[in-house]
Amino acid sequence: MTKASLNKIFRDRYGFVFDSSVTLAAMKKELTKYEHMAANGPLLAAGEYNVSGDFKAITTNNGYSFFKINDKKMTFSEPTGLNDAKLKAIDDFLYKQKRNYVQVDVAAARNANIHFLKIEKRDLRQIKNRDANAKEYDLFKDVSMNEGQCVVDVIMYFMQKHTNMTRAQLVEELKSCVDRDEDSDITELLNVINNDKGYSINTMMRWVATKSDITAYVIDPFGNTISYHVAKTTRVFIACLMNNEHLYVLGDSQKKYLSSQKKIQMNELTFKEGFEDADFCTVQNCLNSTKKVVYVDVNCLSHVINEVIQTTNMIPCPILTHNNLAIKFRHPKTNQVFIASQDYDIRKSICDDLFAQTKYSEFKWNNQTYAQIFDSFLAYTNGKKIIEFKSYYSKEFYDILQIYLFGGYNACMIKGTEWKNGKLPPNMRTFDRRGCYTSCLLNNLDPYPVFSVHDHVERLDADATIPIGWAYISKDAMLGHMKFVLGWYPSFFVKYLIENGYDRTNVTLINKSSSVLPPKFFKKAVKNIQSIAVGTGGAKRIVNSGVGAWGKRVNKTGLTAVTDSEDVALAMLNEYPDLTIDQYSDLFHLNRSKTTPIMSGHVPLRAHIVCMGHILLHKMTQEICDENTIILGYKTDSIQVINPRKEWVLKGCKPKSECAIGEIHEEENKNLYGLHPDEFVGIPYEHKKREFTVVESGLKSFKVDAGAGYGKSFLLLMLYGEAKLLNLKVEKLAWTKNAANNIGGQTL
DNA sequence: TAGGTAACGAGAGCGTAATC
DNA sequence: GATTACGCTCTCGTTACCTA
Repeated sequence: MTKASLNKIFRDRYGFVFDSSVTLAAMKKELTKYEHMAANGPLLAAGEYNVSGDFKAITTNNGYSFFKINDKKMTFSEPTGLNDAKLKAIDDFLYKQKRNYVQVDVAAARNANIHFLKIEKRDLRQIKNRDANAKEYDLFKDVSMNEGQCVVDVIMYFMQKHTNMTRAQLVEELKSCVDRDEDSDITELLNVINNDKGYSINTMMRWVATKSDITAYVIDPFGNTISYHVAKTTRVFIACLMNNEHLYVLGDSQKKYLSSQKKIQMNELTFKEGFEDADFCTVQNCLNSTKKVVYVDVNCLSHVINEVIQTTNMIPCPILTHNNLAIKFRHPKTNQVFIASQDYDIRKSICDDLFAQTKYSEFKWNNQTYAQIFDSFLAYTNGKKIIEFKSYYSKEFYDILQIYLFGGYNACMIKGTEWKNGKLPPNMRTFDRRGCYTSCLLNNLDPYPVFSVHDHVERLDADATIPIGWAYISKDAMLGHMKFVLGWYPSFFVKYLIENGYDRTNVTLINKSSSVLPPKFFKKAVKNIQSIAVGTGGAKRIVNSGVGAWGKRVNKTGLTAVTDSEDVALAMLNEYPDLTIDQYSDLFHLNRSKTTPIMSGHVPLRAHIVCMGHILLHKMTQEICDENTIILGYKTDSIQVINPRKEWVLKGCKPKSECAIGEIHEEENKNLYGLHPDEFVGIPYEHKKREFTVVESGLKSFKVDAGAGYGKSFLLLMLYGEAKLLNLKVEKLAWTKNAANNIGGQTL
């Protein structure tokens, strides 16, 4: 087809011709597009359009369109200029196109909470934690001597202690136990036919059943029983762990627990802190250490574990985790226990100093975290009771804490990115407040609210005084140039907003605290921290971490098992609904983490301090800025400006080292980041509660995360209906019967 | 001109570093 | 310890260029 013939077609059908500079390929492409339009209605111009809900349509300039279905509705809001008829045409077109391009292979619901899983190859997460009450777990012995014959090897390992059975005898007996009709293990059958000696767990268990005095347990990588047989009188106890298409032998210490609990005891074998044969290493040299216990200056041992697997070809099992961090494991060859312990040497020297000065037992070195040292200071100053004086939250208030997070006030007052990424105005000045959290704790005059489960959200009358607790502001508030989006804030902060012009009638709800903690408790403890030497920067680390820890809302604990077998990984996925899999090169890391909400704690302390920080920042703005000042940004406790107030410049600033806690000084380090306050968006309380998020989306699979009652089942039904409407083949599947029943589907 | 490949760029995800 | 922003890296899709 030549240019001339194409131009003829265009002139005849569409009333125009192309310029000679347009290539033949481009003309063909255009023809395809126009033919497509003639057959299917108008095509969108290249670009991306937002439609209602999460539905997204993307057209490319080669005439193809791709779609993501997240919502049933498909009304366009962009681009402008489309009239109803065009919208209707596009709408119809989308429906048609979706039939052509959308493929929903299998919508697999993994459990009752509707959790679409997408397993991707990605590196292990770097994880954090320094809470390390060291625990030890048994090493699983590898007794394999012959390739592919671990069943025989394991049985012989246990039998040799009690009987004179020969290997040849055992193999003969095992061979007779192979189920040739039903056994699905074809490899095993072939092995037997070829007179090889590889046998499956099933065969082993059938063999055990023929004996009157042998008890056998086989456990999975997480230590739970896969298969077991208990003899009437046990003379031989076979216990082994299956992983990597291989069997590992369990030690005697695990057997007793295994027979009573149907699982092995992974967390109970502890040893005392302060173990003499211990070493502290960096992550680079930890594997060279010869000590029995190795503390590693790293928050997560994942990389060490991978190094161990690479060098030894053995996999430690299991690996203890906390907050999804691999914190402890035992070296499979050397038996050394590795414990993640960041800043070990710094914390140790602080504790040693403190114990020498105070003789207070809580300061005795026990691998404490900074946060624990802070708590010890509180106990040292006020008695232990203050640590136990906790808030207990109602479910409602716990939700508020989860939804309305508190962080320092960060904002870039200039829209766009011109002054970000290292490019800064040359005359920008940064003023910072030294030791912000510390000064807040020292200077606070408002009592800290302490909640009980009986404190619920109540309506607040327009003329009532605001009691101590947390209040809800139903419209955004401004403090000078700082914008605070609608949400829940401590009462003292809301009062400050009102004093600075916020409309009191917008404060509509209150969660009143039933008791309070006097400010002096923390003031005294912080003074103590300052007066007792804790090394360079020690006080700051202790106070900041301590305040952070008082904001803790969930506990996360878990286990990680590593396997090189995809079959084992999938089997475990089937077995444990809460399992996530990370693939690291050819290894599968199976993570089981359990998040437990902490319904008691001290969260209001942290939020209180953060809000005090907001007020200090507002006061700092008033102090430093006048009508000539241009505010560039805010950063928790600092402000970036051009042309600060003249008298402030004349007065000058003391260097940071000479400043007292809470004093303002000029900061050398300058940077600028954050959103413009106009871009801060708050979501009303009533709406936020009902929101759910689509975490991963794509044509083939995606994952929906949301709490109970957030509408996951509804979404699934919508999707199902949508797919049916499009004549797609779709099944609702789940791993377990209960889960399948919940969604009206079938088991896999 | 067709087919293949390198280069490029946008976007997303994740890890790191920094704040207190 | 909680939170945030930045930037690196990977992926995917498009474009530019080279060769037969």
